[in-house]
Amino acid sequence: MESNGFSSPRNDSFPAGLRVLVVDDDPTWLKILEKMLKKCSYEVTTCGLARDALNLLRERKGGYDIVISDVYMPDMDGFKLLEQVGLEMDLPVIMMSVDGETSRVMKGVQHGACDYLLKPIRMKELRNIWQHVFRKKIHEVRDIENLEGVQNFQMTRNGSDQYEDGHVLCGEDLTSIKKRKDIESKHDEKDTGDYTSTKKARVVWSVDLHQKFVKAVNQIGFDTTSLSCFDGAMTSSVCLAEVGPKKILDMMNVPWLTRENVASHLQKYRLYLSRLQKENDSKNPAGGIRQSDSPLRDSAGSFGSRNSINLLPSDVSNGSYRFSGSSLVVHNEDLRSHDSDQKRLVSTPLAEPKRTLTVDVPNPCIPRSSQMEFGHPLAPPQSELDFGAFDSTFPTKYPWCGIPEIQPKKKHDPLHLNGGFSHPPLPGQKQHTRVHCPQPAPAISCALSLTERETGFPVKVKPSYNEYRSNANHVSSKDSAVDSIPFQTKTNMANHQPVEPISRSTSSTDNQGMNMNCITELESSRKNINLGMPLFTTLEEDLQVCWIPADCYTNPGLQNIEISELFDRGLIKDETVHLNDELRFDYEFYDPTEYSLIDQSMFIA
DNA sequence: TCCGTAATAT
DNA sequence: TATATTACGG
Repeated sequence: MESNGFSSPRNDSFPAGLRVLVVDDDPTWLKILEKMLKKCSYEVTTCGLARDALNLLRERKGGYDIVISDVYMPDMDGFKLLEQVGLEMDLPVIMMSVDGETSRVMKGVQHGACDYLLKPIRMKELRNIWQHVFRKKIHEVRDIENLEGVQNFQMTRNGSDQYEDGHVLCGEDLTSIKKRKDIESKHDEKDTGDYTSTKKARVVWSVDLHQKFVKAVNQIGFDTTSLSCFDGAMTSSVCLAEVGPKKILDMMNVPWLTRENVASHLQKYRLYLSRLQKENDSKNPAGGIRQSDSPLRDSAGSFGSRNSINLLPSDVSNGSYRFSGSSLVVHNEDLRSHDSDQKRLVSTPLAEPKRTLTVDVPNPCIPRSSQMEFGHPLAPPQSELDFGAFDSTFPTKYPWCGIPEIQPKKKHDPLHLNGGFSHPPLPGQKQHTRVHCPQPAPAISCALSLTERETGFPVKVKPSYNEYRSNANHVSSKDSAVDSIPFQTKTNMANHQPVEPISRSTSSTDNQGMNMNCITELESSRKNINLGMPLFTTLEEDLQVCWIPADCYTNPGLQNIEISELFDRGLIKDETVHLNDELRFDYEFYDPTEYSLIDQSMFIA
């Protein structure tokens, strides 16, 4: 059974041949154990000193399947050995002792012992130790599928699995692992209904990926047509007509992406475009199209900058808008929880276009003043969000709520909420910019739409900044602290259920439901509110594939937590800003004059 | 047979 | 809902 990872030639008779390292300072026990273990057909190595054992293990990495160690040894505490083994080779370790005191046993378990045997040890206990090995292997495989335990796996399995392109396991590596798992766990697939291994990883179209996509589309469009794309929808459709999934795929040069993936996204994209165009036609029959002057270079990677978000009824019912951040998240569908709410995988939240906006309209469900919220899907702990800068007062300096060129080079003012928020990064300095604390900005129109000149995607005008301001201010300015909270954490109002604490946050349940109503209110009041996120064009390094462990699906995380609440509770602190180095943006990327926006509505549709 | 897309499934 | 998969016509 190669798939179990045993290198013994007698794999087929597993667990015979299990390679056991026994560590005990008492030679008598060593002898006894050796005999007993051999009777079990295990391959036994004995060692009287913990240090020797450790050396042996180090020298012969992969040479043992399991370690049985006494707790009390003169040269080294058994727990210490246990710890070392856990750190260095991740082998299952069984502790043994005459001392059955609960605290001792507990200590062993806490240190990672997979079992704690009381001396005298009986045959049947030894006979079953292979289970620990087997279990561990299974977990390792699962970890791999979660893209979590990849490294452990490599350590224990001769390191043949490689990452590709800096990404974690994709393409063939994944499938080969899956195959392996198929082979070794086919039986329990039937038992548990867990047929996950055959499912394909799902591509989440992150901003970056989408930008690549758009870039490819544009490129192809330019290549195949000499038309300028500056004139809106018409041209864009021309461009699109020229491109197909295959071409886009080639152009994107994302190795693990399939034509189907692209085709699927293209479908969505086209739908989006046509929707945009429709809206454009109906609302601006005279051709009230406004173009951004943002430089071409930035728009290459992003497309529309339609800033206004229309909360559609369906959106409202959902209450949460998912958005993929700049990292691509591929998740294994199989690993999803059965809970439908948790199916939404989440990606990494660099910026999240999908957000809910709650404004303080006369609505009993709103305890406080206006609150801006970004709906956020669950996000894996390792990819804590970046906050989309956001300000309920809609300062014009934010690219997504205004025409970028209006505020050239203007930096954001720091937010000093709770004294813990980010400070304005210095230009050129790498800093996280997840929080913005804009000052009230001059009222300007947020009527921006698409900025993709070269893409020629439909441009849409949605002036709403003033509208929003006039509406929101009168109801919400009373609580400036909340009012000006500019960013979000993972909030997801979709699920009206208690939130499990995750990482740095705690749950909150007391404001359940209010957001939806607010949104509904908002919608019903027909306020077009422009929200936006600064998006950055081609940050290739941000495009990552990461696997969301199954746990993440089942952990609602920060969803349902309102930002204001987090503030109130002091839950958001400085550290929030440093959660994920990999995902941070350099401040300079926010320069509205240099980077265009991405169309959030693409992700809402 | 391949490609792109509509329809459908998950 | 978003994406994957399938079906189907060119």
